[in-house]
Amino acid sequence: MSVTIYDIAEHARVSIATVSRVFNEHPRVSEATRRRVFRVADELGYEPHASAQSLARKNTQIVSAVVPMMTSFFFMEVLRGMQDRLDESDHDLLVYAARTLDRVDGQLARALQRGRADGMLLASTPITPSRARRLAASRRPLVLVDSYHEDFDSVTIDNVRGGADAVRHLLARGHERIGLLLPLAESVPGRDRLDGARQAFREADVDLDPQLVVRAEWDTEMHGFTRYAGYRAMQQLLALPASERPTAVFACADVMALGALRAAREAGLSVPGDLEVVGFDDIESSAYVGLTTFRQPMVEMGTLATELLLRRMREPDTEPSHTVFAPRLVVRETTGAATTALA
Amino acid sequence: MSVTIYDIAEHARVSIATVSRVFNEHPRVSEATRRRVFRVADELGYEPHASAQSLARKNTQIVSAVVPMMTSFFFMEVLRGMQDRLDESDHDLLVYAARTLDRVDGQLARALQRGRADGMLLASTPITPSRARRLAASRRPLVLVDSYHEDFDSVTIDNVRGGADAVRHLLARGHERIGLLLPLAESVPGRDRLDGARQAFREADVDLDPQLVVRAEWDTEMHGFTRYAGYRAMQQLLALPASERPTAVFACADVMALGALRAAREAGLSVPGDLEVVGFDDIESSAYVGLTTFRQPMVEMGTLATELLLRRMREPDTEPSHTVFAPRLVVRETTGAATTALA
DNA sequence: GGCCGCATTGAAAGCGCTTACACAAAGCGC
DNA sequence: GCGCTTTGTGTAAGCGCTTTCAATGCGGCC
Repeated sequence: MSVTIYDIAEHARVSIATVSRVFNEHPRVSEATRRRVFRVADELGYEPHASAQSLARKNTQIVSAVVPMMTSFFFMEVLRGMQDRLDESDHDLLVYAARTLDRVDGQLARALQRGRADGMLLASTPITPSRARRLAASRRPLVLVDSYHEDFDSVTIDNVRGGADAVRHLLARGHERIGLLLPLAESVPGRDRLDGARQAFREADVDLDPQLVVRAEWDTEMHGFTRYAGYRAMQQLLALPASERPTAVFACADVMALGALRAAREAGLSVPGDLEVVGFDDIESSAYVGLTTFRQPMVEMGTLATELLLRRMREPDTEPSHTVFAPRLVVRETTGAATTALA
Repeated sequence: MSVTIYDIAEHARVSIATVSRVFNEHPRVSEATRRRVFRVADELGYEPHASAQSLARKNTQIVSAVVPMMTSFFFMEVLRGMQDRLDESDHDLLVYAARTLDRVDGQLARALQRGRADGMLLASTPITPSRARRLAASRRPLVLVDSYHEDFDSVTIDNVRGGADAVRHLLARGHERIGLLLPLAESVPGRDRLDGARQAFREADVDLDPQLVVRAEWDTEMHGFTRYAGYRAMQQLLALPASERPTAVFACADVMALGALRAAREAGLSVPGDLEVVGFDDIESSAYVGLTTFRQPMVEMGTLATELLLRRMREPDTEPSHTVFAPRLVVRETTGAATTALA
């Protein structure tokens, strides 16, 4: 019922091969028939059939993205970057969003189905040995975003450095009792940021009071990356005797920092007067509430990852590349900056 | 190089037809061969080729979603709802995100390509006559989310009622000088909310001072649905002589309300002391800043729209259905509620 | 023993497109 | 005018799967 190249061929009195050539911009088609075919195609309202093209060409012009939606803002921005790049090169984007981390494997399996997508972007997913094996076995072009494995292209952010810089920033502002709000130990970025923080403490020869390190054991299916987790973790710190409380806090994610701010506010503390706070990510709300944080160039990460993927699709046998972005400190009110303008 | 049913057929000493039957759970296959085929398929690591299946079956098991990313939170939530429903029924989701409204038509065209998706979800996109024609001509199952057209299934929210309720809420709190922060006139939800607001004023026999109605002429490519637009619009209201200023404001979207709050804060006004504010949407930040607003059941809208789409894909010739959700008022601090708990 | 009906399987024709190969016609230099 | 390349087009063989139709073999029945 819908128009095929056969219909066009018939009306334009050429073979289907010629029709196909016209649409594929094959050089050896006479101007006259080109015109005729286009005109007929137009009249008939022809549109190529994507699946048929895929089957014949052995590629789909589709890229899939597997993304745990833990921090929706991060996800959105990365996605936006991907779309931007994909739009330019006529690829479509198949999204496999996993609500929680344990659903990632299911989505991964679907994304890996043969003949669905030509390449895959995998975001914020720890690459366990078993996943690595599965991914490698699929022999499908793949780029990791916000996670790392030596065998695959990756685009990440320097979390160790971010963690260290966060603590350095607070130390420089005169704090010694610095609280750390951490996600679950499973979180690789969380671990790295903690490592960085530890390193900064050592450098400065400041002791890190274990009491001040709180792991968010709430909302575990999100690895603790939620407001509520940050809120509860902060409450735990605020429950300490006044003299032992932190004077500043580094939260491993902005969502947690927002929860922490809330807890502080409810406890009657003024920020930055009584407590200074640093987050990580620079999500949308952060500028709004004046949270000092580390900016992750999310859109760029998405764009670059896509760029790398497209390249790898062209040249599958190059060595994996690893790009590491530096998180950029954005100082705002929660660590004493004057009110910043709303861009 | 990759495994096909031919390989399995050969190893299992059956015909490809039988292999296909086994995978499609055809009833008339002997238990013995079923087992054998599965075993061989397992050993060889067979996975069906999606494009080939699509071509032969004349369907793709793919649904596409065209979404302007204007309010990323809204988008995310709707998407989440869609994914949830799609996961259950083994469909994949192709996302065409448009950065700005004028890019929607391009994405629409791509989404409509024959053989790409079996159905389409179209969010937050005004259905102009020309779009309606194009969509109808494509004869593709389609459900609108957050926009309306009589010819297509739709899932929307009652914006007129929301606008009215917002104003009623403020009137009930004793305000008479109520400011209205509107997006561009092109925005259909914006128009509807304004209509509702007008209606509420009439009912209460209160005159609406035209000075207090501000259309956000900033960030026009987002129809004014941004913080900055709300911020500037609010500044405009605050520039009025003190006696003529509003004592309360209804912003047509939470993002605008947030900008407005910011402007108020910078002007030294306390909220809700000097100014009360009502938004619309209930985005993530709203609970955090204590913004009174109207909740849109975004996830449910996504889920329901998908449900309707799947139904329409099964039964294409039923009458279009139109579901209208009621926006639910959530009273928070910006209109005087006590501090609410962080859920 | 012959016939029927059923369960199981295979052969083959698509689905709509791309592309290798073949071939005719046209252009070129000599 | 000859062989040569170049240009334009058609034929047909896939791509990997589904599905119709027909064939086979089997037990059961009279």
